[in-house]
Amino acid sequence: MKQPTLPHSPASGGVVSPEQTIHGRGLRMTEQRRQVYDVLMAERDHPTAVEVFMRVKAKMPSISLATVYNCLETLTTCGLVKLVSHEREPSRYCPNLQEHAHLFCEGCSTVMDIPLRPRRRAEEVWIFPENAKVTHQEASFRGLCPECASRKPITP
Amino acid sequence: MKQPTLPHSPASGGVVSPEQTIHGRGLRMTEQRRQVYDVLMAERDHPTAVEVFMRVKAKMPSISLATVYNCLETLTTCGLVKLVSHEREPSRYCPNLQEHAHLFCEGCSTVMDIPLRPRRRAEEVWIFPENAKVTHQEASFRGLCPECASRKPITP
DNA sequence: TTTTTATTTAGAATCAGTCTTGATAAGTTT
DNA sequence: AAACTTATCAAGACTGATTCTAAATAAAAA
Repeated sequence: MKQPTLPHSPASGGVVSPEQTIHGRGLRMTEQRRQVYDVLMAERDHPTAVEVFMRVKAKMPSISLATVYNCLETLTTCGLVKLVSHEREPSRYCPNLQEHAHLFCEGCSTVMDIPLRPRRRAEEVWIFPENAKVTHQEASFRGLCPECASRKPITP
Repeated sequence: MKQPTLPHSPASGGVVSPEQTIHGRGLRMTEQRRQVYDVLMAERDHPTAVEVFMRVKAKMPSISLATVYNCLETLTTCGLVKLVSHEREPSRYCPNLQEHAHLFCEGCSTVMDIPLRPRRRAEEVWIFPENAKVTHQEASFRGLCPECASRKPITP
């Protein structure tokens, strides 16, 4: 019944601020990291590093792309955001810390979260060899989001 | 109960040769494509394009890396091999056409196939939005393969 | 055989991401 | 607060996987 305690989950005994999480690693919540974090929390979508860069640059014109990459890396290793990769496309970043999968829509190129059913585990679907130790998992689906699926019927 | 008919599955009514599959698309089974295909079927592991290149080059020294990329692309779109991607690592290619996931071992960097439990469906575990149309799914796990997991206990 | 179409090759180009280096800035210690 | 230590940033160079381009070759079709 053990569940990894998420930085912001109620189960962790109250709200843990991103500052606390970052400080816990001996790092600082700098202005740049704060902006990158805020931008992700504000939209709750799945932007690429360049998209994050553009959004942050609007508020902080001096920031560099390299810094955005650094901030995203820091936030990811602190567990404050999730890295989402799909085939050869640029990585995306996701503020949803719940366990979930992603649907990559071939129609509009958006990424949507696919939540896990309550008390189901992704591992139920596969047969793992005895002793294998799984530390991370990622499930992704390609197809059409509801809007594109209903729009799609290619009217000839 | 509909299952996509795999090129080599018994369900497709007998063995379908890779030649037939390729011809079906108006393409040719060239010497290069044959070598790339054979190399994948021979080892049944998960080589990168460069690894395939090296293996093929041993038998056909004139082949170029670009051609290997082209052949792998052709074989992949014909459904004769599967493309496997994991985070930012180079793509790998997999000759196993059964539906399955992959475990990327952090100990020895190998990739192992994780078979699906019989008659398990993704929908049992995740909540898909109404109308979303899923055409592909891919799951990947990171962790330790059985050998590395039992060897690992870091003896200090 | 001529024409068309597919394929290969080598190398240039692309693109996401990483690394390097020299400034800045924040904390710490004295 | 001055001196020191460490973290962070920015700009640009660099890397590495992959894709593109253009010319050469080969196979199929006419």
